[in-house]
Amino acid sequence: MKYELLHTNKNTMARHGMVECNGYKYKTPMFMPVGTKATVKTLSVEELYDMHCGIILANTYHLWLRPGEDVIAKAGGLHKFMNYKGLILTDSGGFQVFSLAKNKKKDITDEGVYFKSHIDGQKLLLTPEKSIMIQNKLGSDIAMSFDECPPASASYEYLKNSVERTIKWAIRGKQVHNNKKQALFGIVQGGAYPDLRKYSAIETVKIGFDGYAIGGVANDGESKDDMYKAIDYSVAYLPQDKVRYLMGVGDPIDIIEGVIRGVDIFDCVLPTRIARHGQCFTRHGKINLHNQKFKEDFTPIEHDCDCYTCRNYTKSYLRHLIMSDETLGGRLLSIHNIRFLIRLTEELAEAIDNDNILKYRDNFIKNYRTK
RNA sequence: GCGAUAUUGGUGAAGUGGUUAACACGCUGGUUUGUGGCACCAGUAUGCAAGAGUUCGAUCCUCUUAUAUCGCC
Repeated sequence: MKYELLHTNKNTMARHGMVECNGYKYKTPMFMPVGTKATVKTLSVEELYDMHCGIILANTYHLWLRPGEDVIAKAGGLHKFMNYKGLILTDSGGFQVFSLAKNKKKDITDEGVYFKSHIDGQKLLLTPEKSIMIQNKLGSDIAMSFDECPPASASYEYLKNSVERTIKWAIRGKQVHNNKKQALFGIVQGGAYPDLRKYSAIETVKIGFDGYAIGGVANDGESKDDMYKAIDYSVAYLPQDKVRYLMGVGDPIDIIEGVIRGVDIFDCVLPTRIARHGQCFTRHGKINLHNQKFKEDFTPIEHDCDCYTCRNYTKSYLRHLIMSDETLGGRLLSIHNIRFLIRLTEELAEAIDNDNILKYRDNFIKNYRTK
């Protein structure tokens, strides 16, 4: 994987670049919808192409359990299996350790993580080596190191140990990584603590990866301020010539703030999740199509949006689908929401080229109601 | 025409002679940030068919009326 810097912004860390991977080129900043189980929920790949989606995220933990990495390897790899021709990044399963830990007991050791399968309850062990070997077999374009993703409420002591462990796991994962066509990213942790982020970033860069992710962010009601700090403290120690990926973010304003701080790639479940719950992004803030005021609103979500949904359907009809619990509703809203975020990244690239990203941000926030 | 039984919010319905009428669905808002999710949170009947009576007090007891269902001439 190669990263080429096309333009940097004078007053900020923002950068517009080009990622080249397996003959595929994509301009950054970019937004990556989440397709956990080898599908972006409810959407076909044609719909993804139509919204200029060049990269998606799939999940190692879920595909390991079902259908199993060997099935996907036999199918000829994840791309052939799901018929997607863009880039695919696989998350390592590290986040699942965090989300599984919320309710059930987990057992995190230096070796790896023990937990019970959510499908049949059997006890499983996921290790850094195993995660990477599974990802090698899945054949994604980008594999992620297996990390520990602690909650925002974790103490300094806990985070410190967690950072150490994640670094050791990153080394072990890299040692077994043997898929030449697959890039491998390391992950910076450390919560909102400057010294931990610095240490985590420096040590992870020493190991040497094709790109670097900032993890452990936007969890558990972490404040915006802490999140932005975590990004700043991490990015400061990451190399200019490698891609930076902010994991799990998300919200339009967070994406803008992330880009200003030097982030290139984002992923988030928000556009698809809120879509299935009847909500969508607009330039004036998020709207809820459950709201009665849209009952007889025969205009598109946004008249100047170029997505398939806005070109063809009214809010009244979309509200009807949502109120009737029809799956087409969530699907059409997913199309709009993903396109909304991708278009946002396209505009950010343009704003960087024009050296006016701060003005772009201020203008966006002025129009975007968060309440 | 006579008799029996019923009548609780938008819907299906619990319930008791005594402070705020259960629950579910619906509806109205809100939440959601590397998806174990058609999830979670909140609000939603000053009133129990109408009127009168008994009682310190009635949705719950009595009477009348209305409506509905089922029987019988």
